Amino acid sequence: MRTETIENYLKTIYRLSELNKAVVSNQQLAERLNVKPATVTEALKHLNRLNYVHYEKSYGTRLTAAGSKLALGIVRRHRIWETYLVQKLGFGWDEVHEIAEELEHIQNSKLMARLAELLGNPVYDPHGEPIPDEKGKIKQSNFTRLNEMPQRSNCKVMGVADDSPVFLRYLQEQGLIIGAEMIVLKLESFDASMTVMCKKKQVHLSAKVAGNILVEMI
Amino acid sequence: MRTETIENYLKTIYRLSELNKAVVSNQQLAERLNVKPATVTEALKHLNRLNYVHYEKSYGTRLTAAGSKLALGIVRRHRIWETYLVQKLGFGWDEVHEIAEELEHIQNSKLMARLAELLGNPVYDPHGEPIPDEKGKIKQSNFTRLNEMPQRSNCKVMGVADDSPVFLRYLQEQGLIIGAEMIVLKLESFDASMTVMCKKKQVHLSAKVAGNILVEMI
DNA sequence: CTATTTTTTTAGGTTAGCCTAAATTAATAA
DNA sequence: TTATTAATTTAGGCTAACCTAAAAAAATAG
Ligand SMILES: [Mn+2]
Ligand SMILES: [Mn+2]
Ligand SMILES: [Mn+2]
Ligand SMILES: [Mn+2]
Repeated sequence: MRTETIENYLKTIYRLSELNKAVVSNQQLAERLNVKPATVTEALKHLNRLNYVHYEKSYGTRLTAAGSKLALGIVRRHRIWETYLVQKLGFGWDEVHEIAEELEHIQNSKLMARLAELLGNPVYDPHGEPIPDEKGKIKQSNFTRLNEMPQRSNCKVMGVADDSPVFLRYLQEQGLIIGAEMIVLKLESFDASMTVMCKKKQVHLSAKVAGNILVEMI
Repeated sequence: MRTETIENYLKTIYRLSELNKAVVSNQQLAERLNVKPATVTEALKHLNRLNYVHYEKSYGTRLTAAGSKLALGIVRRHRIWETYLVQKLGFGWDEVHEIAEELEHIQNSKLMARLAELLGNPVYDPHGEPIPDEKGKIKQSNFTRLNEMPQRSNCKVMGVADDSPVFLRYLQEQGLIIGAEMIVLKLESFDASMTVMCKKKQVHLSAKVAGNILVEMI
């Protein structure tokens, strides 16, 4: 009644509706879940019968209260595991997502409580994403994308908007890990790239890279 | 091609054939896996097609080399997780089997290597069961069942032959945890029960209990 | 060595998840 | 507003895992 497939749908619907705070389309789901649109239609009817989503034919889907609760639980487990793997088992921030994708489905509240406790009940995961608390409450952060920061501003890396391993490894090579502080030296109006100074090293960042780094003014 | 169901079959076939060093019957499998015999027959045909088992109709089943290798991997993961949960996350030895039943299916060699390393590459799990190494090799132990120990013998608890939570909790209450040392005070020939002295406390054990405690002479 | 009991297999059915191809519906451009 | 394109749904099919009931085979008892 609550399979891994269902959990992956719920989590994905949650993540997509967070993103654009709207109803989720079948196409988006099909893409993220690596299945065909026809499969999504079928699955949504099923989730609707289980009262996990409101599915309106040819319009879109959103989570019910019950579905939302489940989704937040999955997201919590995913992010706690990622944090645990990085902080306690020495994994790199580019390696943990895939493993957490499986670990998130393990249902054991004592286990999650132990892990969270050991980590000091963290509020952010290794990519700067907020970790819902046991009740599903999320700390709302308002980080800025680095490409929107003005020249000469001081800021600190708080997270990333893209957590693909390639991007994460690239950032790490540049020293742009979570907590790194920097100053924006120069903005290139031509291609919207920028040069920042981080740990006494100048780094040149493309618009795409800067747009996927979340920072906070310091 | 290697689902959780298949993994549970392989592990169960392995465990049962270890037990009586013979071919495994459908009935035994059905009982352990909580499915009907007809389901087992079907599954075994499938495992046979995958070359994980040699299945001889109406006779019995044993693992192939490939199946054995997979089974040992699952058993290794199961026991490493159990050890980890007890040693690093403070779980009781009666609580970990159920969780490990799910964790054992997570495939990530780096994760398992990290856990094993952190635990000092343990050879026994919290119930005294041997942990196969990365190559599937198992340390052969020759523990004795406590009920076979003579009067006045000194021994140390090395494991249990039954790892049901009720039994484990009962042992813990009596202080008969792994590593506990004791001396056999008295054997009751009438009901084969015995009295042992453990940590300066006399404990009376039924034949059933003593028969499920694995010890080593000291 | 037969009769009975137990075990295993076969036959036929169900559901979740996946697919492709065709039909329908919605969105966009002319 | 119609024509075209894009998204969604329907129809029809497949496999893995489960089931029950009946048939067949093997084991056991008399
Ligand atoms: Mn992740
Ligand atoms: Mn997942
Ligand atoms: Mn176990
Ligand atoms: Mn299992």
